[in-house]
Amino acid sequence: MPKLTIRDIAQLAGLSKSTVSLVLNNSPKVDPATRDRVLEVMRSHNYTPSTAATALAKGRTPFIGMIVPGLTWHMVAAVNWGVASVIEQSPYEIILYTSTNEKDYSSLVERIRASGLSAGLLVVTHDQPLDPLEKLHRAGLPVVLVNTLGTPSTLPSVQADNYEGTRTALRHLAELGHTRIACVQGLMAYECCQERYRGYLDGLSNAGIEADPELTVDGSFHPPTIRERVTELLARRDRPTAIVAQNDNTAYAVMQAVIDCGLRVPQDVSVVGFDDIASSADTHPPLTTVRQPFPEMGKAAARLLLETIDGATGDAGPVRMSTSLIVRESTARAAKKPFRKARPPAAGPDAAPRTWSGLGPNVSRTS
Amino acid sequence: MPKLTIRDIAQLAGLSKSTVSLVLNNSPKVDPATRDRVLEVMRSHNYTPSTAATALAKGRTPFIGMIVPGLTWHMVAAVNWGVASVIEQSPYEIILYTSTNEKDYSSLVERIRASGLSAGLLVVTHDQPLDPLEKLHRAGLPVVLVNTLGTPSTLPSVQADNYEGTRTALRHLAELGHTRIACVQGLMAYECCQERYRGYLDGLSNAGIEADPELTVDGSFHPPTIRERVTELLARRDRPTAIVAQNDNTAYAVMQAVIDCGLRVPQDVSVVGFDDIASSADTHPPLTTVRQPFPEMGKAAARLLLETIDGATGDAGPVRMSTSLIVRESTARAAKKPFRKARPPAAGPDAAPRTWSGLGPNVSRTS
DNA sequence: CTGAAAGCGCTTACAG
DNA sequence: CTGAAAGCGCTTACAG
Repeated sequence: MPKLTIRDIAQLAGLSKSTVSLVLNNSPKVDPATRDRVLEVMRSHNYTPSTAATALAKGRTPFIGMIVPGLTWHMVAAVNWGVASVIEQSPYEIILYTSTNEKDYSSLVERIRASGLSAGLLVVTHDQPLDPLEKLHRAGLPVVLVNTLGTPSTLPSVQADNYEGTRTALRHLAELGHTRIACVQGLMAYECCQERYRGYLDGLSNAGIEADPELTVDGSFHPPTIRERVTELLARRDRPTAIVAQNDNTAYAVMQAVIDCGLRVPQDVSVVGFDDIASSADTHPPLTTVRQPFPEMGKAAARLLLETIDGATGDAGPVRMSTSLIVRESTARAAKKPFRKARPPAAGPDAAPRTWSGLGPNVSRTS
Repeated sequence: MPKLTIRDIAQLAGLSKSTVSLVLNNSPKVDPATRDRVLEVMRSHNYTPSTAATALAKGRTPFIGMIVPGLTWHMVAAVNWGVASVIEQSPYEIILYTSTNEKDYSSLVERIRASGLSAGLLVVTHDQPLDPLEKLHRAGLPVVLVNTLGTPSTLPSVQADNYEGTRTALRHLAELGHTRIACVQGLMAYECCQERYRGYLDGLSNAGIEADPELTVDGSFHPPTIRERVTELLARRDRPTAIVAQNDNTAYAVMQAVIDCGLRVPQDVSVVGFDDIASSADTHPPLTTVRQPFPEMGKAAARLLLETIDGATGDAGPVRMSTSLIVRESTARAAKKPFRKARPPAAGPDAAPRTWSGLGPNVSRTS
């Protein structure tokens, strides 16, 4: 059976195409009785108007483009979940663009522009340059960023409140009696890391703790480096009793290093992460961390984009989403002195029972 | 500046729309010189034909739909990477549908059908019922499954060779001298788990090892259960020297349990996973596992779909993709007796230095 | 090899 | 409140 057209419906209802179209666009000019009749005919014949024809006639498309990085991130999935839940309530569908590498990035953006397929663009940022997007936006295509790295940009964007998040984590540690609190920095080229670091510094000072420069180390989000730095920190006589990491994966490496030094989390050293990716609930011990509200960030970005497409203006700077501190078991009251002695991490695979974590979702259904 | 139309190009080139259209569809009937001129005009004016108009006139759409589960899976990202790399070479774009819960599933499929937007459908399966898709397929819409759970279906699908993958893992263990090899089953309702189990059994028998029913335990992909079962296994006098798990996340729980019993991986017990998700390269010790070629599965599925859309027929049953055994450090030669004694896992957070893993990608760039 | 004409399925003034 | 007509930007026989 060939797909029904508006002409078929008109015929079946004994009306003109015009009227059917008015019903389709629920114009108030149509007689209610007529409208109901048309609606009934459509329903009973399972009619759906052709998207292509509608798009052509109306001169606008029912798609929003979404660019996601071609990587394996909890974040992308979580953001997408939020985006999808908003867009599925709208008349739009999502066209998925995966940016597999930075080189192709501007040609991807160009392709999107040229196709004219998208009424707006949602971009989950990565490391890529933002100027192609800014040009596009200036040319009139609404663009909204889910800006997890906090890359400075004039584009409307949604991002977590990195500063406040970290400050809250510091308050938590201070309340637990910690005064020697170290920070393992991520990549300070990223704005989000700078913000988190400012949150660390101000969190210390709010608690009346003087920052000790020796307790700030650069981990560059690189586990081996982090393990080294943390081992050095723990070898100090005035070693820290708490360590904040700039993301969860980093916090895992910190915990690893603590254990490798023969110390315990959280009895000897408390550890705090940032992100709250799925696995952090299942580590041993479960990680205390600052949750980025990824699904909500996706929702907010999608809503913002839809509003912009519908003609809203206000470029009121980035939308800051509140984080929340998820207190689990990697933080505890600061240990009393004297300290349990740290021992240098064992070398070689045979040196000691290797440590291990039960990381992973509680039920992992695949495969 | 308003978007250029085919009429503008025709005018600029001093030709009719018809000819320009023929160039667009690279008809051989056009004079080469003419064609080049038209192409040049298009290029210099940055012309791209309207997708909507083309779709309407041609009566077919340039989209393929992709349904992904709304979950946080390494798998989805990896499959998508493969799909994207194939589709971006084709004239199609991907419309992303996220199935957030099973209840809405058939209405989602119905929405896709009704919209008529997709020329074909790629489905990353989850737990959902497959009949709505089968109906759709019978109604003429090409559908291809990336069937990670191995759910039986008449639909064309791509899936890993679960049987052979596990058999290979068993050969690896046998070669290392293991004869007491346990299997922690996942959810046996899934075909993929049954296949893997058959691979385990046949792998044993190929190595001349008689299967000991006591060494098969049900873990249901549930870490707490798994830790319990493994602890019981290790308490046996004739405990296994190797354990195969039916996926990586499960293997993590197995390793956790081994360590908690005071034993070492791999010196006392070798552990093998299945999947090779990203984190498995960074566990301590790195996990030996059977890799599912997710990106390749995505590519194969995308290619299969494109071929089907282009009129290929052959429903030759599921495409089986070869797995590969990734040997890392969680497997080693079987220990000589006498065994190191297992001790029951310590209870309570203070009982012993808690174990930990450095899980996570080596560089974790977010955030 | 190129052009004029009709058509894809819808929308939108414009009449009535 | 409803209908006839023109148009959205392309394609596709059909002439020539």
